[in-house]
Amino acid sequence: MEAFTKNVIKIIQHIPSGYVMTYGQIAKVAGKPRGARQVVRILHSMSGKYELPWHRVINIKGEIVIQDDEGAYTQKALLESEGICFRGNKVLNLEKYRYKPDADFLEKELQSF
DNA sequence: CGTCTGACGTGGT
DNA sequence: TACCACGCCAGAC
Repeated sequence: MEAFTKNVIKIIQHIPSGYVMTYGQIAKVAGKPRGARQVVRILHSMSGKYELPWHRVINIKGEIVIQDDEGAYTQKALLESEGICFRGNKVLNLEKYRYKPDADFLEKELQSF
């Protein structure tokens, strides 16, 4: 498996309850500043094979953008249960809930390439 | 091979 | 704030 893919999985698993990250932010931290769409792809292919808090990943506007209605409802419910408030499908105070991995984690857990 | 497609992001209006 | 056009890039076909 590619280093980038491993990094993405580790980063998502590292997001604490009650926090979120954006697709682009994860891609950047994992080593591909323009890899947001790859993060999307990885989520699609891996969400069933690993224990991933996929619901904590949203777009840069703070919106839930899942196509499937039931999936979107599930994601919103999970985030609300962790204390995050919404207006429609949009997270309020995205910057307040945005998780920023610390340098120590990045250095020890992620593969550089 | 070329083309199309996204659970995206940025910049312009 | 909202919408649009465009850049992006790996898979599917």
